Amino acid sequence: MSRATVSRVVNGSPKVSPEIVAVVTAAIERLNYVPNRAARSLASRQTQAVALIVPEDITRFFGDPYFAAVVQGITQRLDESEYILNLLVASSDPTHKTMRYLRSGNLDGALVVSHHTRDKFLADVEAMIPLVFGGRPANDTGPNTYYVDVDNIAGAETGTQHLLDLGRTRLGSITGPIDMPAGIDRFTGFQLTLARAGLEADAVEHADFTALSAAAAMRRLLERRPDLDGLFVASDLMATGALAVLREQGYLVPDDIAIVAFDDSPAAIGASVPLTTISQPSAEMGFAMADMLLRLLAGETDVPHRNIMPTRLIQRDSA
Amino acid sequence: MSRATVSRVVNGSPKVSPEIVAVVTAAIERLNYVPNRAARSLASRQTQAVALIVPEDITRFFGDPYFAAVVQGITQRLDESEYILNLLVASSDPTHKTMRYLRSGNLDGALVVSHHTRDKFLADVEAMIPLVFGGRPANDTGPNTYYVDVDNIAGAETGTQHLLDLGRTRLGSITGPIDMPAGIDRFTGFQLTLARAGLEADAVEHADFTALSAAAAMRRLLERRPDLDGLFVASDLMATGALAVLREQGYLVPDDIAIVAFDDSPAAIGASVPLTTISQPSAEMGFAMADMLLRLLAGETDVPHRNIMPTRLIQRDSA
DNA sequence: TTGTAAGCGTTATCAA
DNA sequence: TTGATAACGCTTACAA
Repeated sequence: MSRATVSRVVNGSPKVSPEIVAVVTAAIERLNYVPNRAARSLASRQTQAVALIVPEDITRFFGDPYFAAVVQGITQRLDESEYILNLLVASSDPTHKTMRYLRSGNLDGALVVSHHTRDKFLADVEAMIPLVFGGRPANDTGPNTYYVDVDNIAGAETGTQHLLDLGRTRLGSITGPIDMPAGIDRFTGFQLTLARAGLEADAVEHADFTALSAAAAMRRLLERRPDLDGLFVASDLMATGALAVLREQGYLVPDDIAIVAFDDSPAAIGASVPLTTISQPSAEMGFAMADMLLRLLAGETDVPHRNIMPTRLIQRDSA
Repeated sequence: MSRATVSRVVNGSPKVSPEIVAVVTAAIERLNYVPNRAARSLASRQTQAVALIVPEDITRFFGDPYFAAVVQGITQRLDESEYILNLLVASSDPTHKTMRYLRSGNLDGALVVSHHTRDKFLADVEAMIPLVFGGRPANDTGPNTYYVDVDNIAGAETGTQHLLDLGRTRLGSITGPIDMPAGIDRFTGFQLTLARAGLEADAVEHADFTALSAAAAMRRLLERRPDLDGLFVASDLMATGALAVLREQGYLVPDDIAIVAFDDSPAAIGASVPLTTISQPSAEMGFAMADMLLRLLAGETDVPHRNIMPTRLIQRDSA
């Protein structure tokens, strides 16, 4: 039997007689044969590997339960495929090594989460291999741009409106970083809603999606506006930071200050005051990202460029 | 110029004349040449890739800041090398795909974190490629077993003793899972210390290193022993879960119940009551793991099989 | 120090 | 449907 035939069996070619398939399969089983990936990649020009690019400090990445859910969704989809996942923790100034790896033809495609406007190296990557973003990319222009996201503006509007509906009138916000679309959009939703209500959106402090930065922001906010009665925070994790400061300063939540957060991650339930929050389907988003990439890799031509998933208000105790 | 010479330059062979090196380097730069990894692996029988095997639910893995620190240390060391990291999230029953990947010669070595006694597939992996464990492996027998750990027993003894020194006499413990060495050892340290003091170690509940499981354990404990005055919890994350229940039930920490935790992760500082905890150098441990593996891959023969790092008591507010 | 040439383990093309 | 045989892009003896 020629090795060409064996190769056909291994790759499930339809044009092999059933008997031969049986014999080869048995032999493979018996010999415990596993094809060498390097040889395979070399010959087929495919690697069966995709990367998860995280242009972020790893502590921050791991620290936010939102990412845990996204990665969970990604691995879940990938588990159904033959692709494996490479973790590339690349700061905004990716190491020489990372870029080399990206261009050494070692990846069929890549997923990007938590990217900032400053991450311009991603444009180069996009030119090399299919890329799918988690969250609208900072520069949503290219014809090769694919992403999964939620309507952050609408979500923030819903959250802010909920505060208004509760009768709160002195609203503030702790935003995400203004160099990330998710940070900007949620802030925009807050502003839009306040503008519609004829209110001033000036009780605002920026943070960077960490609990620590949010705590600092909360302190600054309280100093300027000790009479706040409502707060929209751009993520659950940040809300936990804000909550800690509020308790420390004797504010009661939701009595004194009502809080609406964003994500509906485990942090929302685990918070000292269970958080009313805008839910986004994080795991499903990860799943959808991987699915989109896989379709691209399969050569499908009708893959939609964006997949905007729904958000909804989850009411708990904080507002 | 022959391609052999180019290969030598690329691989930094010492036996190439400086002028040629210069010329080739310049050409590489100009042409933006990056060697093809697959071809390289095929010829050299090396992949320059190592895996991080996580035999754990991904949510749990991401949820614990301890792992964030370990991974941070790992990537930090790997960044100095030419190796890249593959993330293999393999439950205790690894998928066929995962095992295939492991045996397809695609990895030069692997790092393992958070493993349980039930993860017997790791023995097979260890027979194939160098393996370094984060935490003493469940079956520390093989001549190929390498790991980085802290002395969990001693750490737990220090923590428990601190509670005793505070004058607390009705001590309880929320342990880690008893199918993980870290869970077992910290529990042992607690028992040993109590035995030395002539105290009964029966106010104990097992949990699984998550905040949620610890909250449940705390409830069970309080039901049985409402008069507890000291608590040793096997991780910071679990302590936050316990803290929530204690507050909910009106206990004051540390007044009513003093708590000593373990890890000294960001969760310790961020807790509603900053935690007195046993610090372990998590990031350094990750760094040491990667370093150990790299030395093994470099063919060093005198690599010590175990690297036990120090713990120390960090006093904050909870005890 | 440099070049020649033989692999490395597959897939893919082309005949048969 | 099957089998030769040529790539795939690099490393590495071995020669020169």
